[in-house]
Amino acid sequence: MTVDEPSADRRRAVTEPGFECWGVYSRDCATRRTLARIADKWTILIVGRLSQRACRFGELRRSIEGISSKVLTEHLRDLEADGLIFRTVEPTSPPSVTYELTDLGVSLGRLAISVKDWAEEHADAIHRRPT
Amino acid sequence: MTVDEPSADRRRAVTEPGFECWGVYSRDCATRRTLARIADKWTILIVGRLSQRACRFGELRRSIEGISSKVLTEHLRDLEADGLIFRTVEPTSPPSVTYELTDLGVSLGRLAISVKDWAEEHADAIHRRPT
DNA sequence: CAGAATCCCATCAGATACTG
DNA sequence: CAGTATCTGATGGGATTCTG
Repeated sequence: MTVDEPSADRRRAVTEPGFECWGVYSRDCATRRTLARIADKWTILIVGRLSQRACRFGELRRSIEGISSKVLTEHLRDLEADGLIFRTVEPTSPPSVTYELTDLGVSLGRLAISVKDWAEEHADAIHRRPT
Repeated sequence: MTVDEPSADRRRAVTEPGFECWGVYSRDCATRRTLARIADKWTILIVGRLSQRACRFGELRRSIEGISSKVLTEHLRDLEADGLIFRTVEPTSPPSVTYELTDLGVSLGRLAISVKDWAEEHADAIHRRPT
């Protein structure tokens, strides 16, 4: 909210009158990239899990059916770089690594749960032709 | 909510104890597919726009910077097939086509706005290394 | 256990051209 | 205006193998 306040001239970049232009609807705005990052199936699932409780890598992987180590690792790295989660390494043998949401992550977690809930509540209403 | 109620045995498909198994976390559950559909950048942007007001094709395309006719068309077709939007054709010349949210779409629209808002409010907090 | 490293392919999506 | 058609390059993501 105290973000990157849209300056008057950025608002004027303009596409359609009546629609704001700063923000996710602007092609090169940082907010568009942020949107692309969070509007992602795996991100929603991972953050949703972590908003239930902190998890270890293996727990996370097994609890999200169908995700591969590779994809999970990539997303965890991105989420970490974005300050949404943090990693704690227990230097035992074998090593134990725990992932946990940051405050920002908790905030996203609430959203992730909303998305998850919507999908589960409305999946039946969505009939897809069998391709 | 009256969806595809998780039967007792489906709950037991089990991955990690303590986590429910029916739903988006299950690999082949319909809810997972629904999640994948709505956890999509373009879908969020399109439904977000349409939740402001009904739009014509060209309006939509111009108001969502960077989307191509092809991608827009594909997403609109999918959203229509899923019962989230409906298409109205004015048989004028040149033709005028209007897209509008269904009730289900309006429901998704609220979610889309939440996602959009989150991205715009927190984009500054997300520092990405310049790749 | 928690990854890193490869290989490889299917799908997504951008650009371009054409049409009723 | 509202698309369709085609081509192609990027890349997301699965499978497999290996390691500290």
